[in-house]
Amino acid sequence: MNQNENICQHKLMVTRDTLEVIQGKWRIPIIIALTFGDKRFGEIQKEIVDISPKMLSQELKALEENKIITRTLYDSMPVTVEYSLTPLGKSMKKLLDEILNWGTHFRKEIVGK
Amino acid sequence: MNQNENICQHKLMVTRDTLEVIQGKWRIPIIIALTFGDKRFGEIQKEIVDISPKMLSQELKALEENKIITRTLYDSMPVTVEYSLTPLGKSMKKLLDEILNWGTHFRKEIVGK
DNA sequence: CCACCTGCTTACTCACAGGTAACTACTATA
DNA sequence: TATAGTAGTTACCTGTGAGTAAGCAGGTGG
Repeated sequence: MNQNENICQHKLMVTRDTLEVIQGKWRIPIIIALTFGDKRFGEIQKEIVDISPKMLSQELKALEENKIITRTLYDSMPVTVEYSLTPLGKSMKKLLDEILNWGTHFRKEIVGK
Repeated sequence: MNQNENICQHKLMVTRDTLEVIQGKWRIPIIIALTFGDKRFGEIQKEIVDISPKMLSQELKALEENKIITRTLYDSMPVTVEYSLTPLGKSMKKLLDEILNWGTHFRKEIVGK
């Protein structure tokens, strides 16, 4: 019982860490888009239909600060910027898969009925 | 390429479904607390230290509406109310595990350094 | 010299998530 | 009569997540 409480407290702490990184409407979608390969600003914006340049820029910065993605500037013409997942970002694959799995299950159970 | 885009669009749609259910600071913590067994209002509040009764009440209602938990009232004295996970709620176990796994990994990589 | 492309930034606005504090309803027990 | 325990509710406030619209910087093509 006391054991269980400690385990629960620990889980809640670790959960807060994860949630701080993935909170919000846009971060998970952005990460998913990048699992399909490196992408430029405009490409991500095209893929995530409803996102505004402001939100995209803001969330990309946050993800970079959390070491989930990297930003690489190429001095081609016109200048292009490529975003890609870091190893830490790639380590979210299983988590993303489970979000998708559960979302699919949820659709069948609720949205589908 | 076109194939990839369609897959990406589909993933983004399913992701939005999941995110709508688990968004916010409190829902995942509440669900985790309930994976340790059915709990009363006061017990959840004690476990999730910082949550106010207002937020707890509000989020429990939302989770009930999404069929993730059930609310059972016992006319004991004083009246007690027990919350428990539905099968749909229990089906989130793998997702929760991955949140914990990744959170632990993240701590080691970032918070730990 | 003007429009157009990429990748943003800035200003303004609003809704809502979330926090605080006090209060309610019901019952039992002292 | 009053205190305590359960499970909330209500009113009020604030910060910030997010949307809209417009502009900027640096270079290219016509």
